[in-house]
Amino acid sequence: MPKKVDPEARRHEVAEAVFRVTRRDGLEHASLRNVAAEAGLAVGSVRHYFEGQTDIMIFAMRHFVDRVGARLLEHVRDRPGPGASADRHVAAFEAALAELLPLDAERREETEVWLAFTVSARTREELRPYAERLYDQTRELVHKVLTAAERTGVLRDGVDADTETERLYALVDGLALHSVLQPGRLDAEGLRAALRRHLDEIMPRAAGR
Amino acid sequence: MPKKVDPEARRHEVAEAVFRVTRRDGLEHASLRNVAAEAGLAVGSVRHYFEGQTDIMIFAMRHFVDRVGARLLEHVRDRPGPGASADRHVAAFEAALAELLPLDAERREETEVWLAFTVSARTREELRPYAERLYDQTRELVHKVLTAAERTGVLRDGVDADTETERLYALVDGLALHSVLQPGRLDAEGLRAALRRHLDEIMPRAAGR
DNA sequence: AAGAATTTAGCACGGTGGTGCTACAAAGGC
DNA sequence: GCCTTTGTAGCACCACCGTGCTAAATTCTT
Repeated sequence: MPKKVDPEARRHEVAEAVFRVTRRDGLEHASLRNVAAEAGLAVGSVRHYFEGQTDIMIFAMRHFVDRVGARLLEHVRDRPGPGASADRHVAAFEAALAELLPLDAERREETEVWLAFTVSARTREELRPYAERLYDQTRELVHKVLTAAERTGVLRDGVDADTETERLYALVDGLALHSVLQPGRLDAEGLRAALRRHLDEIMPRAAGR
Repeated sequence: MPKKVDPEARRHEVAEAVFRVTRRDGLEHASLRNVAAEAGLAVGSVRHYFEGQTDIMIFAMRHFVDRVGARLLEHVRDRPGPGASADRHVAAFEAALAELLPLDAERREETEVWLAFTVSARTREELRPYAERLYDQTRELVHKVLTAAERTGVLRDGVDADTETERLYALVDGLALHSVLQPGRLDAEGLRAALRRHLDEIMPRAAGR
């Protein structure tokens, strides 16, 4: 039995091809034929690893959600020790949230894919479970940051972590949305400034203004 | 010459059909055939009023942008007189911004269409000019609200209208995005709460907490 | 070497899409 | 009454899509 290829690796390659086509031409062009061409494979080959086109989409989105989720977990782990200064803690929180913004090429591409898939999931029920998982896990990160801030004592008095979660989460996704849809009007600097402004508001720093 | 029908009115009807199909099945299903069926017309009839399918999309999006723009202008007009109390001014600002949120069925439908079209415009250059106009005119509204707040003196000290524009705009669009994509997790009350919380922060009220 | 499982490749069908083109009905001007 | 303009309708063509199916190449096991 020729096990030259790792089936799961092949599927990942196909998923990556789906992402490239989606970024370049939109999700509606991610047909079996276009994806196969993008991956440098024959249509029949691609079909060997998937049940059908819908299966490809589901796999691609699940792969995406897993990947993003894993990356977010990483950045939650490495935070400063309990003895660190308040400003240092705030900086770590800012870094964790910045992970959700398209500040570099990689995360910009990721954001483009995220947008295409989550929006498509509104009218494609087979994708909705994954869109919901992505929503929940991202919200969870934001919530974790805010509760950690609360626990660390850097959250301003009268500011409640639970209440703030949706506001901060919406802000971050709104910034990501604007940056991806209007790259000429909102660059990385603008993103950083808006996020920093928001954090300055709810987590006042000593050194800051 | 039988001028039974007003051609522009017919085009508007077709555009409305495009919106309904888009909301229900997604923009990718807004084909000539589907749209004609949705409008209760024959394909040939629809084609009589448009150059082609692309023309339909362009017209629909332009129509949408114009309509939203007109509605926003209305709500900018009716603000309290210069003698009104500060809290009354803030309430008017909040009402203007609430116009951008999917708080009722009509604006929810509008938001769904907005999302489908603006996202699609990222990879469809013929739609991009209208997406940019929509972005600009909405941003303009947010900016107007903030400068008016600054002029009225209700903006907190140290808060700059220009700097705040992108943050508030992103927050509003982020809320709209979340509410439309995850209707089960963010309802109208949540939207209102987040917006109010933000305004409380940058435009502190006397009566409020 | 032989056989079997895996992988790659492609044909052909039915369905849907946009569009060029034609045919016909309706209605006002001469 | 006739003709021209405007609206309605539909056929036919080609392109693209997903998919059932078949066939061939590849490579490990025995």
